[in-house]
Amino acid sequence: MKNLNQHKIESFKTNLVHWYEQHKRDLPWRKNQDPYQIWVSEVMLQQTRVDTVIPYYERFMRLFPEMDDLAYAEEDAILKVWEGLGYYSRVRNLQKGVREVVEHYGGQVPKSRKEMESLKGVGPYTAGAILSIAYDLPEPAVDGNVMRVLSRVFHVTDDIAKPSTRKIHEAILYEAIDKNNPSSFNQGLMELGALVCTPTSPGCLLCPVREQCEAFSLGLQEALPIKSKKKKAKTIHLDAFLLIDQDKRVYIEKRPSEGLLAGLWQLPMLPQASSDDERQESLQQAYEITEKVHKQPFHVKHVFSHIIWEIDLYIGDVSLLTVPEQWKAVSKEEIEGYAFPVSQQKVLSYCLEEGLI
DNA sequence: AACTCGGGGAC
DNA sequence: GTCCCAGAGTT
Repeated sequence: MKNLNQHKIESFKTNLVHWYEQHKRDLPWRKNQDPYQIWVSEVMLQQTRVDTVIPYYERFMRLFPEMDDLAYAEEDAILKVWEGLGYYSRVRNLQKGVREVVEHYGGQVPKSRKEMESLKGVGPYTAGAILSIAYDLPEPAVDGNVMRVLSRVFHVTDDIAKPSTRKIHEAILYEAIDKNNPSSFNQGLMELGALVCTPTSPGCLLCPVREQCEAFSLGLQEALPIKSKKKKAKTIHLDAFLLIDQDKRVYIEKRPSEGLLAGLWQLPMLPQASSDDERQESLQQAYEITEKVHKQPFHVKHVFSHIIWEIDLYIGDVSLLTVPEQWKAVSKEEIEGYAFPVSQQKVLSYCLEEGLI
């Protein structure tokens, strides 16, 4: 454990909390201390920027204003609200966690770290965030912002990409957290990381804790935190099929309940074929489709964190004897009722603009 | 500890 | 192009 200067810690927490109270942004989840509202915001904010979250948060709270409204909502409904936000298991886990609170905690979000972390989708960060922001409990909430700020202020040189490094920062915070105002202290750390102590070009001249910052005194603010690189994404080539039935309806397919984009809808897709014959063979093999499909002058490249999809588009009129499991024929107007990942929104937008549907 | 799981904005 | 974002679950 790093030996921390107690005088420096006192100045640090005082300066940080004062700065936060003066500079905090007016965000929709900062209107009260309702633990459910804090919970929803914290899950949405996982790996997601504030500006992206705001419209999703407001729509979500209109549809599910209380835990009882979310606990037993249809999966298609919660995925539709989350459509385009990414990491879709977050909303499924949020619902499971909320249902757990409704059924086993009498609707009261628990006040211990152990109980919080037992809830689906609530890990060390989110547990600390809810406990400190909703209940003013002195629990650390270590996210990427916090590790960047602490790495600089306390000259921590451990690789923040390593899972074990989070515990080092938590240990610092158990000493440094302002027990008189855990909420403002934790949110102040994150707000500082978002607005001043940024990854590149940190605004040290505007920083309220510049005097306490070891990195600044050493001129290392741009060199910290230490973070190892992650490996690059692999490319997967896919053929997507706009299949139209006798009633001018389009077949869409529900993805499996686990894995990438679980439970979302898409046009039927197969691994890219190397020839027209091979493609027709695959269509017959997978779906018993014998009609010819025709290539469209459209291609989309969609980048995930760890995968890149390159999608070609084919169109065909079909009359199916048996409709595959997980398929549904929908009219042009019905499409918007289903949750599609962004990659499919790109494909469908083209189909609609070109009048193919 | 390493991998999976989305999408977008800043540079 | 690269990085990273109010991370968690699985293996």
